[in-house]
Amino acid sequence: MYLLSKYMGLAKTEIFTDLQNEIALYAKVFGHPARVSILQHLFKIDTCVCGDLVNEIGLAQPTISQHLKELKNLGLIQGTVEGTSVCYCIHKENWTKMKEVMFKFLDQDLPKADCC
Amino acid sequence: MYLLSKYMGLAKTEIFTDLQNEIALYAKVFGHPARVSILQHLFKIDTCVCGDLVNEIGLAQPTISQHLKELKNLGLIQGTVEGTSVCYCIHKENWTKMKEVMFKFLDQDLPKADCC
DNA sequence: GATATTAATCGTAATATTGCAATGTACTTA
DNA sequence: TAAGTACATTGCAATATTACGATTAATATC
Repeated sequence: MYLLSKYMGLAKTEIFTDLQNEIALYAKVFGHPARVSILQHLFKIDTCVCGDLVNEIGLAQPTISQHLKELKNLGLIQGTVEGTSVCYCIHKENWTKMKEVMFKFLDQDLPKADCC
Repeated sequence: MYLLSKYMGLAKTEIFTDLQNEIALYAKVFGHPARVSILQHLFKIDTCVCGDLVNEIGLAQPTISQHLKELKNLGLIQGTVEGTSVCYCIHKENWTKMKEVMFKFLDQDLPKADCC
């Protein structure tokens, strides 16, 4: 009968805690290898990257632009216009905040006993 | 013209490194609050959970079952049949392996300089 | 064996994500 | 001002994900 069809394909975020949704949002943005690649590159070059991300990663310019937008929306990177190009780098403060949230989630104490 | 339409909506995993794809796979499974919630519950009760996950989280039984399957497919949890119910717990060894991979990614050294 | 309980699977509907061509916008330079 | 460069946005096609009703499978209990 599908009375609740308005929800299908859409996460029911309202039944979860803010923290659970926050963790999921961060994780989701890391859930694509292109975004992982972009972030690794930003860490590797240890400064802003201006323009060469499209060459670095083998995806079309609009695709890269879209991935950058998602990272920027979450606040994990920042971009500044530099002439005709845009320079991107890790948003250090927000990255650290994200790291604390994710570490706390990933680093919980494992159960002592072998239960099953 | 969309000659490469076979790729659309599908991540082009082949152009990324194994590590990038591995990080993305782990992150993706954490990218839904229901799975975050399931894992938090497994950590919290500090032993196996047998059966009450559907009551604990407000989603239908097939939905929970599906999320559990994804966690199991990645090896992060394990389940053993116990009568008519199934008991789940964190797969400690695999969780630790995952943690190492994710920590290495999240904990990279931030650039010293404020670049942009 | 019949019935109840629990969880997995199937089928399906709806939304989300991915990717890129085409286009738009902003700035630079000739 | 015209042309070029770099990036964002739009539009759209294809696949992926989420959710749940219905059903199935397996075990337990009567």
